[in-house]
Amino acid sequence: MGRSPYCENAGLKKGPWKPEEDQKLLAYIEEYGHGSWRTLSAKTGLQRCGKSCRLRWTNYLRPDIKRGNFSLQEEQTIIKLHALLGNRWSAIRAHLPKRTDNEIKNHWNTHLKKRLTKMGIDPMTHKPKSHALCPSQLKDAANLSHMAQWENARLEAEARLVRKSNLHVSTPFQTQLGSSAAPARLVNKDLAPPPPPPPPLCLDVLTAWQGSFTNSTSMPSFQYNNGGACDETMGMRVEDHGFGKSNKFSELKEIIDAYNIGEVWKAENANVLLPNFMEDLSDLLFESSNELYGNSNNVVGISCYGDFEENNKIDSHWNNMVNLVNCSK
DNA sequence: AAAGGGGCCAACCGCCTCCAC
DNA sequence: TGTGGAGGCGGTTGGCCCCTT
Repeated sequence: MGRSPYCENAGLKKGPWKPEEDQKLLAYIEEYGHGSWRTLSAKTGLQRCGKSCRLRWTNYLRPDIKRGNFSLQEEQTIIKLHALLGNRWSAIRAHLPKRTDNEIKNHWNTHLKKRLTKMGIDPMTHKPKSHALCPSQLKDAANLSHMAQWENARLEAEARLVRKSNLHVSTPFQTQLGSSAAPARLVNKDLAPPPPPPPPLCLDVLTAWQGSFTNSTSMPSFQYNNGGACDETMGMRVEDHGFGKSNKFSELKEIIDAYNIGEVWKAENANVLLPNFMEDLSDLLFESSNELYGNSNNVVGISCYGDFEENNKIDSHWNNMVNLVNCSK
């Protein structure tokens, strides 16, 4: 297939946006939302291609963007997630909802990568460059590998959920970026106003890492929680967003039992089993939410919880590393 | 004061996936 | 089932700004 050039009409403008162009784009999106970016660029009278308009909106004009310096916590999050996910900026962005992937990528390339290098840490592997790994580091590496598998499975499941949902609607100033890493096709301004944006699905690898690990082979265990109260046990809990009222609850228990998820985590073929598990789980959650609330994807979620005090000990490798990096600023 | 160099970041490029037809 | 359009994503670039000499 022949590639279409970025801006196929030679007459289209490139380069930095002028304030009046921003105003035109903003005014249009405030009134109509954004549907087809190509159509939008034509309707606004902007001599810009649709792709350029989309980029300007998502990276700069969106009102929910946090600009300026990255906080310590944000930097720690980026470093940890980069260790888990690599250069998957959109996935990392999902954990820093007010930042754009471009901004995170720039910050990594211009600041964090150099800081790690200075510290003698390979920014790609997140391991010390000149030292053999000690046993505890090997354990951490094993954890990271499993967590990465889990996060990949989670992202795929999220994407599947969004794809299956027909909730492809946005209002002005509402985009897909804040709620999920999954793609979303937008928009029809003539439809009724959509419900508030869904809370992010949170089978959250970062929170799990911070809050739920006790040793190198323990995967946070799933709990069937039918009522909502959170006990002191470490693990993950399928949140009751009405799930307990659904007759799908017994099916959920069956799925979790069938996969014996606590053991799957340790299995050699976890990379195969986990995505299958997530697929079955997301299918069930999707069906359940439809059953209870009609066609909507904002009512189911998976959350994690744990004994944070105890688990703070676990994180020592990463915390030490991050602290070192911060001290070297 | 001017020139050179490096850092930063907004924007672009090209590849990929998804989806409608 | 194949094709093409549209949007998403990650890598790269180019120009502005600041610092140093």
